[in-house]
Amino acid sequence: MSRASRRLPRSFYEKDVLEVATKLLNKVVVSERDGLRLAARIVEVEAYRGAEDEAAHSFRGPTKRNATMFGPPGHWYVYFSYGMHWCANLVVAPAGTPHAVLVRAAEPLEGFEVMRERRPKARTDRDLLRGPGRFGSALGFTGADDGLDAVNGPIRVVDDGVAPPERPAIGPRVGITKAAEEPWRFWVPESRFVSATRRATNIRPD
DNA sequence: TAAAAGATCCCCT
DNA sequence: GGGGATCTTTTAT
Repeated sequence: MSRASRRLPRSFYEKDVLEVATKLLNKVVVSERDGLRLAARIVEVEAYRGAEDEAAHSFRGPTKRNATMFGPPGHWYVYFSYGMHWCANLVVAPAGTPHAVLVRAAEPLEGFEVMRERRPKARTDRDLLRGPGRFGSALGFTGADDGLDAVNGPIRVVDDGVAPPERPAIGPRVGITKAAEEPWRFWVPESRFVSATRRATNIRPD
């Protein structure tokens, strides 16, 4: 990244999950470990709203899997999906309020070689991180990363000066059956790195 | 103890 | 557009 970047403070994650989700758009995930530096810009997310959201893993209370969601904000909640993929969320709201934002797609910025090695099926760089399982794979997330601190840990979220879209595209979440009508998926409308194949149901009025 | 569902991806038609 | 891969977690018996 050519511009100066700064870490997001933990307070960034303490607001309403829908607001945090839209503000995470265009933020950058930076992973520095094993002597590798990877970076990717978040272009698509989904909000999961804890006890009020039947589609959230945390809806029925804490379990071994979802424990991180009940912890403090600004940490990675990583879970194993469909027997083969690792998906990564950012925990939102104070400890005890199990809200989270799933990262669904990102634009690769740094570490192309490593990402291509980890994603041999990707025909083009557009497909490296386009989808939550692909994002987890390209960035090297595994179950060992569940609970990692996204503020001070090896995989951080930073602001490199690119503002979130003024009017993010909004639509229903993907791959769920409960609360499937809630328009809690947000993406950067002009980005070609989004996984979205469905059109937006509306555009945010502010 | 068993069965079903699951915040997905990939290949085939 | 549809189905298989693959296995953990959750829910039902």
